[in-house]
Amino acid sequence: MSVRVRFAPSPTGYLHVGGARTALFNWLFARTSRGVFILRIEDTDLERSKEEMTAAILEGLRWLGLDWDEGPYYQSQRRDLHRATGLKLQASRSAYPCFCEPAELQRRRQEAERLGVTWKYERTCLALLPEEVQRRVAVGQPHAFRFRVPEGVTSWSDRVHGRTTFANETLEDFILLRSDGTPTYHLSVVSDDVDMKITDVIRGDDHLSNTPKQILLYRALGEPIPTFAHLPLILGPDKKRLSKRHGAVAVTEYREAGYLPEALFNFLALLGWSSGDGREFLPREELIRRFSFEGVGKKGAVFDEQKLEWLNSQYINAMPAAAIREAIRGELKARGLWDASLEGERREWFEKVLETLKPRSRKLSDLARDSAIFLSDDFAYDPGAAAKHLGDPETARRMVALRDALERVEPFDEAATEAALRKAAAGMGIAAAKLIHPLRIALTGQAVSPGIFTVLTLVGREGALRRIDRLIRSQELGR
RNA sequence: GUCCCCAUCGUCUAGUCUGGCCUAGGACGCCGCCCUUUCAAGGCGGCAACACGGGUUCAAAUCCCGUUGGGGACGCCA
Repeated sequence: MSVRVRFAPSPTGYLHVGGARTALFNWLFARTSRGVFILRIEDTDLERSKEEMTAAILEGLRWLGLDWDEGPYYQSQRRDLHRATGLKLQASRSAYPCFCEPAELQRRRQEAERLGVTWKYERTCLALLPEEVQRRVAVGQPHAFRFRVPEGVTSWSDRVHGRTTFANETLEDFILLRSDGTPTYHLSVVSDDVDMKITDVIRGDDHLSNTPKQILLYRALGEPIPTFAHLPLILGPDKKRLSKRHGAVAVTEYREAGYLPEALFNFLALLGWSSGDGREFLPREELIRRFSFEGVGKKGAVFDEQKLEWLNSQYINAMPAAAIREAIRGELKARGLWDASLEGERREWFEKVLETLKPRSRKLSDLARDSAIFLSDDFAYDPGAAAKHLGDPETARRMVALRDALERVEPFDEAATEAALRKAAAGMGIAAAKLIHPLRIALTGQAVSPGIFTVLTLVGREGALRRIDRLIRSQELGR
């Protein structure tokens, strides 16, 4: 039987990393087993579901490359099916009407909580005589339908946790259909999973305690029970379930922060799963080849952004310059640094700029920021850098000498400019560093940069002279 | 409170099923060294963990029991 899995988010918020990881494992399992990955939007909570959230979730999935084979199906449009399933359960006497007032039930629940005792629905309405039930229905008394939990134990072999068992007596007769006739979560999920012929339910640990109820529903319906796999949750640094309190959780926030989808994908896969051989840099194809539930751990995993950042830097380093250019184009435009020539006559030059910036960038935003000094003369001198390397009163005079040397050097390449600078330093009887550091500030405004001779040649002779002149002027003015 | 799940470096983990090869391996981060004009990248090295207590066994990170700690779920939400 071919594998069919689903990702079933509620559109009550953006796609967060926890949901993304659940989707990712479903996707990986579908792809490794040549199965079908289905997307189902569980939008039956009209109060909280928002259409724009559905759009945001789809966008997040697409960005991560988690393409689905079927759907999106909308659970709210499948209510008739859910109700029909509920009817079946009534017919087989697995469900019974409950006339209890929600407010009254809530009161009793709260009372029990106050006393610190456990409370579960005491089956008041199950004890009702058939005639009494008929009478109440006839007079139109509102009623929900509850599932009649059978005696015994419910257990299954979880793909992650192994044999897991619940005593049915710890379960209460949960509601299947509300008094307004609408189906509840358990009924909808099981109806849909049955209808969609889902073979493997892969979801978060937080659904562990829902599983026995759902298994009971499959049994009552006489339907085959899928295999379950409950993934441990993603935790914040305080070891509690990752949430907004911990900072960025929406995948789109990571996109905005300069992360590559490939890196987040790889990172999320590694959170709770291990290939076993210690490799960490595992691109999508490699993940598909290696994924198996064998490698999934049982323990919740703390989301470590530093490791994500490291992985991101690995992906940036492996990325061709042209692809990086495309990826940061938007941000360059936003900074007013984009020019069509960057993919025209200056294309090769710009790719070289990006190549030099690559190894010292951890996020795309670093690239966009650091390429600024190559795209514009308009930058300020970092005060710390100036304090460190421009204090010497001889600086202006030395820069004049360096300027002259650079004006004449031929060709204007890394080797020749370096030789010229070293010769100029030797001529003045000073260490090359005395020229290099001020030159770096002249060219970049910073105390740190890529190799200075690389910067020099990328900025070009004309640009370099202009920037050195500017430094000399600022030095003389400061006197 | 009840039920369920979990427990190896700060973090992600390998090893646990099928006890011995574990003096517990790798990765991120951190520290140091090399390279070097700075910062990265890269290379080399260092610090750092089997929660605790019993048991089984010739032998326990590994099997069993308990304790402690952490998490999740307990809706006419999904």
